[in-house]
Amino acid sequence: MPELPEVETIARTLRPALLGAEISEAEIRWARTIAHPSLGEFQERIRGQSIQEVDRRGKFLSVRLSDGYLFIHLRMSGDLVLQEASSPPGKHERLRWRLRRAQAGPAEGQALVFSDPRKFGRVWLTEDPAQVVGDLGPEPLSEAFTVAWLYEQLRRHRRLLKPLLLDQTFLAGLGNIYTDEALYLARLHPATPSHTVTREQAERLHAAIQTVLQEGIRSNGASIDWVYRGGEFQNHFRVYGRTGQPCPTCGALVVKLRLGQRGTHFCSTCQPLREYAD
DNA sequence: AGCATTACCCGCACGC
DNA sequence: TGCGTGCGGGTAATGC
Repeated sequence: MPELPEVETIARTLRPALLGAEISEAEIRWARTIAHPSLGEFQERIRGQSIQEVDRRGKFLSVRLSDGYLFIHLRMSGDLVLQEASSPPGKHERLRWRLRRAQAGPAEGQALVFSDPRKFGRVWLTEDPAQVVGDLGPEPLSEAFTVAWLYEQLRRHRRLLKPLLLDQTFLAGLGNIYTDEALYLARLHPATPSHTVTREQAERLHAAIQTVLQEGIRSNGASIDWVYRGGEFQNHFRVYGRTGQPCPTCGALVVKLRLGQRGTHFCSTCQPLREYAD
């Protein structure tokens, strides 16, 4: 369920309990969860490492360890929660890290549990972050993401806006929900060819991307389908998942089409394919 | 050659 | 019961 705001929320929630804790053991229940290195090496190398930092890069949760980095990608249905180390494994539990502290602290007797019904989520352990996140585009909430950069990049590519914004090597962190929401706020049709975007449109898109991501973070992310994690941004969707319901701006019905294999929601009145000067 | 696009795939749960 | 759908992205094939 995680896009940038959801992963950000998870990182913020877990950070206090994880910082300073030591990973005493990794218990792997679904082997393919480990993307790198091999199973045995993963278990061997993570044992005894302490957690120095809990952060996010794009949709990856990044955990800096005393020796290396742990990257976790939740893909479609993954979730991370702290549980009692002695708790029985849930139906979809894939990986469990037992935690330990030198002195009694928030993580005492706890375990970090990765559950994932669809088994798409993956975990990496590496000394070189670039090996995992090296190809990601800029962070949309960082200073590197400027109107000038976005405008230039949109003009240089020749792709439809929606698939381009979903491309993590273009920009890191946007997923299907926030892309639809951002294009709506920017009043841009999802199938607009990127190189036809004007400077003014790029300005709107830049602002819209930052707005929807900040809204999502402020709402602690979105909880949709059968995965509920406390976020409530799903109650503020303007177009995503609102096919056939009125557009909040003009009242026309939200329509849905398929773009780049993804369901795409928008208002054909507010987001015309071409913008006519009048 | 080098992009970009498309199709397909991967487990599972859910709604209709 | 069966079928379509999906908060993601990797790969392979195809198109420009």
